[in-house]
Amino acid sequence: MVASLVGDPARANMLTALMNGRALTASELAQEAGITPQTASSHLSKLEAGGLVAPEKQGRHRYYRLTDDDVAGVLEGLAGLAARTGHMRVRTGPKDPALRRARICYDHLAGDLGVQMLDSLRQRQLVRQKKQDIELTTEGARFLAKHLQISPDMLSHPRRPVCKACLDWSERRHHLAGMLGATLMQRFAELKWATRDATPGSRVVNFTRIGEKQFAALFGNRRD
Amino acid sequence: MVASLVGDPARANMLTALMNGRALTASELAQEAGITPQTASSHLSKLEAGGLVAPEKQGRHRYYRLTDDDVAGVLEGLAGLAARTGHMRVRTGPKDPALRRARICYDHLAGDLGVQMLDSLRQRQLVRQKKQDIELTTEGARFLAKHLQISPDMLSHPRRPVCKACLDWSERRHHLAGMLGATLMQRFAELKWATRDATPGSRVVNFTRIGEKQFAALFGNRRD
DNA sequence: ACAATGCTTCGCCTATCATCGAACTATGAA
DNA sequence: TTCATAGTTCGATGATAGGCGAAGCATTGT
Repeated sequence: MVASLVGDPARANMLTALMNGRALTASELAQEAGITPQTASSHLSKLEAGGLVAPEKQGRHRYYRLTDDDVAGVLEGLAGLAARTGHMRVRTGPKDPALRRARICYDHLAGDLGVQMLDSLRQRQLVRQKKQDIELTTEGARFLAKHLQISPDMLSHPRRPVCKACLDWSERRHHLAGMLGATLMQRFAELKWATRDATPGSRVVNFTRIGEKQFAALFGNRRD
Repeated sequence: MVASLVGDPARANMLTALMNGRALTASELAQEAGITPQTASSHLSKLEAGGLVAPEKQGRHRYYRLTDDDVAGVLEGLAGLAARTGHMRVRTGPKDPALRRARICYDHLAGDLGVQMLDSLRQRQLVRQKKQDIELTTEGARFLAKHLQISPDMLSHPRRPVCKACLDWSERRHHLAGMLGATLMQRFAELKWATRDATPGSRVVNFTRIGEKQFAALFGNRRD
């Protein structure tokens, strides 16, 4: 039965991550779902057998996308039903509060603080939504140079976009990825505002007391 | 998550039974799903909490219906996805082959033979589909009188329709219910073609060798 | 060739949840 | 009242399947 495929929290997270239409690799989906690659592999083969996702081999990656719009439509419908009873959000993500608050997503900041940062950038018009993509405004560039010593040439990369929205696993909203996301995270580390957790493999990001304050000053929630 | 609610086979059977738009009681749904009332109760309260079904109290019955067309639509969508991969039919029904072949559904014949009978009646124009309902044709009445000594007045009842399609649990297709369905089953018993299984509470119907032959002669699959 | 990365397969463990028996409540009928 | 039926709640059980560690391909890069 198809519904049971969607019913599993881990698979639901994967499918949610694919709802934007882009294809993601198996490991990316594993990260989104907060599970190990082995488990993800198992889930993905089930989803594939159920016709919900379609794989596309490319080098040593396997990109998965939703098979077609029908699938996306049904998922939307399910989300709609879930939304109106407030019966979504089964709290499947990381139990660890620290992981929910701040963690590494590839090379950029994710979790509560990551989402908060993108919110702030958007709200202050430092970035602008352009269709599917996000781009840095001139004011945004000024802001980065002034407060974080980040120059535009540090953000140029042959293949990677400066900004990219990345669906946040625990928050289910977007945080900032792309070259800028990575550069910001790197700068936070350099400024000793935050460091990745010592335990190997951990994705938790620990903010120092000072770092947290500085971060809040730049990207804090403003209630204007 | 809503999908996990639909994902469970028993609940899926219940929802399938409700897809025709009519409301069914808790025990009817239990029968459709092939589970005990206790289990059904548990499932129904979950479905209700998830906003998929809405209860309606009436006397000492609780009638359940799909909350609205949105729910039905999503279920249709899921069925559609399932259909195209041939990934439905998880075969959850009764393990017992006898139960799959012939059993009592309330007071009429269900299972493989029940579905086969309705198929035959339809194919030979002895009954006619009229919107949601089924009605006996004049030829049908003749047929019943001639071969089974069933007269039209035996089928008239203040509240109960003569014919009714009942979704078959194991076959997932319709078999014949209503006054005619009940009368036929009763006649089969009188003619010693079939008897309900001796074990109390069992829904299995055992056909005698002769009964099976006669039944096949009247309602057998014809390959014309 | 070798190593590194992405992904899969295998096997075991564990938690979840469907299921049922038994007992209880509620409504209706005699 | 007493009985019968419809439905629920509770507790115990058991099977399903999600999860991860370890090891195994497969592809790319050096």
